[in-house]
Amino acid sequence: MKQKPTESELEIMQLLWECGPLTVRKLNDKLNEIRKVGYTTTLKIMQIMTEKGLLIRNTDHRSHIYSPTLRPEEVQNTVLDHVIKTVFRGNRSSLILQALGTHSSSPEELAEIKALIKKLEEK
Amino acid sequence: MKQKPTESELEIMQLLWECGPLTVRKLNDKLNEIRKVGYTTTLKIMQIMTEKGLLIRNTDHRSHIYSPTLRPEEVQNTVLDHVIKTVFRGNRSSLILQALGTHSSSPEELAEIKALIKKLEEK
DNA sequence: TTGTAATTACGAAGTGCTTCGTATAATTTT
DNA sequence: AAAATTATACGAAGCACTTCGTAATTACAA
Repeated sequence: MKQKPTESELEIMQLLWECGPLTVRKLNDKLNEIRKVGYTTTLKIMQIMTEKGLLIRNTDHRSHIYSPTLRPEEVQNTVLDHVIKTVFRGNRSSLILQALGTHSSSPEELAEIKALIKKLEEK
Repeated sequence: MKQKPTESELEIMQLLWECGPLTVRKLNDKLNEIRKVGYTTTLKIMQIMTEKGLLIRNTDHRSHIYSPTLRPEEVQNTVLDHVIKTVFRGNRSSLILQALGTHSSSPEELAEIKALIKKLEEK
């Protein structure tokens, strides 16, 4: 995964990750629960995503069934790396501190993070 | 700060944050240490940024002097919020864990983060 | 003052993404 | 089998951002 996906592409990936493989019709229905989009618009973007290798599709039947080729964490990492590089001048811990500090975190979140740090320190 | 800045806009803000207020000429010189850009390209973008309210300029003299209207943390937060919402489905701690876990962090970074967590827990 | 250099202003082309209309093909219904 | 429905494919327009050429303006120097 080199290139970070566009907003629309991300939106589609999210739905596929959540719902599993879908036809354009089904995906567009889901999408329209969130915002108004035309069917052929969704179709077009999914076709382009397929060209780019972001999706694969099963064309055995008339209605093609699309699946994402990437896992959420892969895309999340690509985006994170990009943000760290462009917005935080390459300083990853600066991003983490910002994310931690700005909003108030719940005790559960903090505990979770502490646990991970402990794990990392043990290596 | 509602709208997240474009890549070019961010690049210019970064330089202004780093160097302080600059003329288009000076900023474009700095920019060209990184990548090739034409003078009028930089000018145009800075003019648009001024229209958008991302920069202000002092026009007392012929060469206008541009300053950012936002502080780095403000823009960083805007971008972070956007990423959390679109890429991490609103789950902030998921972003933090991802940023922490994927790359190996130095002991100094971990210490820094632990210190912040302690601070947050005390409240 | 006239000419040269530097600056801003403006317009328009280029690019990538999004959006949609329409054509074509496959399937289902009557 | 004909008509209606549903799907894909394709082309083009619209939009935002980027890029640059050129004109107009200002400052400075000969």
